[in-house]
Amino acid sequence: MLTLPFDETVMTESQICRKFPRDSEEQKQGKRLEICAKPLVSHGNNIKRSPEEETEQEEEEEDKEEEDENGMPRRRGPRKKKMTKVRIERIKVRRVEANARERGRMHGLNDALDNLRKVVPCYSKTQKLSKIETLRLAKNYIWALSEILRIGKRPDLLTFVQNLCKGLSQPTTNLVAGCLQLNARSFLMGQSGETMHHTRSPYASIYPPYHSPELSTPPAHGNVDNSKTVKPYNYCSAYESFYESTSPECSSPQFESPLSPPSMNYNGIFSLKQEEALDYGKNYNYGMHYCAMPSRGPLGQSSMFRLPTDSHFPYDFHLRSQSLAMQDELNAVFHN
DNA sequence: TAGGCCATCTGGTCCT
DNA sequence: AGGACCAGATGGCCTA
Repeated sequence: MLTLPFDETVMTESQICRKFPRDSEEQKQGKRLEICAKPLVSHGNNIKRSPEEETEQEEEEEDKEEEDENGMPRRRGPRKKKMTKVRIERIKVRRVEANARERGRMHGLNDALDNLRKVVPCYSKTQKLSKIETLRLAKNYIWALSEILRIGKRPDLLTFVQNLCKGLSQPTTNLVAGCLQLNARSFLMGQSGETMHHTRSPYASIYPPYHSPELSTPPAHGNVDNSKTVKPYNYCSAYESFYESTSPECSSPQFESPLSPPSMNYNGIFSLKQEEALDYGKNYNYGMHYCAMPSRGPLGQSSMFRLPTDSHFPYDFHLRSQSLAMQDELNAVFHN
């Protein structure tokens, strides 16, 4: 709906196109500006010549007038420039160009956010974290890595997850927790056989790609059967299985750790799906190579994980003998 | 249908 | 003057 005043002949630039409904995307930009500009050039009472006759030179002459719109001598304050056709055209072009620049600027910002998504835990092309969650997770991730450097040893997984998930939404918390569980499990498998490979990225040494045989087969192209790709296991069960005691975190169904945000829930309400190999390993060998994926909805909360009966899952997986090497690795990352 | 997230447009402000 | 940056407004899309 057009709400601009039609009876005002003289308008400042700031009055142009102030608020009007947006009827579509940029293709209609021109149309909108045209609609907005029409009354300014064709409904004036003070316009003595047709707009077509006006030129840039005439516009400049008008600017030199010494009387305001009421015929009174102009005394002070900024001059109000009449909106001639030339000026309107110029404004239109400037606005269109500014919109294009702004779009490009926002695209650049989004590209940077995408790059950030790739280097924080739980990167997935198919299920992107929201902008705000990406920023929060990145902040937590930086802080958690800084803590590792400061303390000089690998944290236990629970603490690490708690630190990562501070302030995150419940779905994102579940997603991150799911990612870290898988990779911690892989970490343990790597430890049991041989020492860690220090030539690898420090991120990979902390969260190496998950190579569970159960998940090693990439999903077929096309339809993905979640019932086959979901590999549930329960965080608390794993804890109890390893420590042969009841996890303090799991004593109540809705345990909330003192270190965790109020919404923190470690009962494993998430599901997992193997990402396509192409999404990983290309550029980000230090990232999360397997991600929690929803079985329903974007950040699914509908399936409960259960630990396979033969699995063991220790929270505390740090190796003191590796702390110095790990510090070197992390330093290398931060200084590259 | 409400709410979250997002892209885009827009005008204001600051800086060069 | 013009570009960068910012925040508010708006409407579309998606999901619970």
